[in-house]
Amino acid sequence: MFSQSAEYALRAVLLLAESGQRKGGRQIAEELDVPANYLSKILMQLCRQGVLDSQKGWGGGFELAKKPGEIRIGAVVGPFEGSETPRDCILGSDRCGDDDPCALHSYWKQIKTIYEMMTERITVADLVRPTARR
Amino acid sequence: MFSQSAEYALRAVLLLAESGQRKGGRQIAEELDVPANYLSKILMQLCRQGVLDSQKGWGGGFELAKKPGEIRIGAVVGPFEGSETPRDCILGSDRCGDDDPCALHSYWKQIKTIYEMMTERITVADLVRPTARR
DNA sequence: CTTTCATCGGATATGACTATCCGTTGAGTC
DNA sequence: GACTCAACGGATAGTCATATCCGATGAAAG
Repeated sequence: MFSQSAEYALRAVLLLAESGQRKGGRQIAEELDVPANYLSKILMQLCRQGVLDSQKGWGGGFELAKKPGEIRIGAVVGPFEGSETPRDCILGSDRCGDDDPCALHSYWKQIKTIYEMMTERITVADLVRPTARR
Repeated sequence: MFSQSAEYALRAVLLLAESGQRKGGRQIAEELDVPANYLSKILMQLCRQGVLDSQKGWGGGFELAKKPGEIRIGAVVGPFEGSETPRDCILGSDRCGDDDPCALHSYWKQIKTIYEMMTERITVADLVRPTARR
């Protein structure tokens, strides 16, 4: 469901939220065991989206730009989802709609609803483990 | 969620179930408005999976290999999903499990459950419209 | 047997996503 | 100011899903 990039982004943001401090891109990649150079571009993208702040030079790195409770999951994974966001009908046709649903439509609508809950209601703060924070 | 190929496969099978008769690959592609040559390979794959039967030569084409009620949705879309099938954890890590779930885990598990219901419980017969059949 | 039709299936092209490499820039240390 | 560190960002390569083209094969019609 999430693209590889979106998954990396979410895990990186979670790591930063748990540590609560600035971390270098290379260190994040090592802790997550993901490609460093690839993750680098993802982190930069998150900076452009306003999710992260970056600091160059000695002692630099990335940190959350807002409080964890103000960062929705959708803001983290959204830039890496392209058009993978659930469509109206899983068959992508004009066959079914809310007024005249096919048998798959009801199932699909449930999935869409849960997905939207995940991306729009849940924040990074909700995902941080009690053992690490709060 | 479904790949493009899986969507084509499902729509083609639905079309065949509704018509109840053999149809040529080119005709199916035209009625669904999808690439004919691409769909051709999908239909062939469905034959190898035992979902469809094919007949070569004049008057040939594709038809369902079983009754619509005996064809689960998973059997149609499964061969085209690769590893897009929902994994245990949406983050793909060993961080969370049923015993120690993260906040996303519960949402993800719901989506997985509904998805499995769709692919394992629903059959082609359930999707055929009342207007066309039954 | 020749023609026609449609499945079969190899070869190839395209684009997006993923991934790697490396030079540049800016910031702090010495 | 020279050095070092780490974020920037362009260039490139591999992989996979998607898509197209076209010849080979098999079957029915004439």
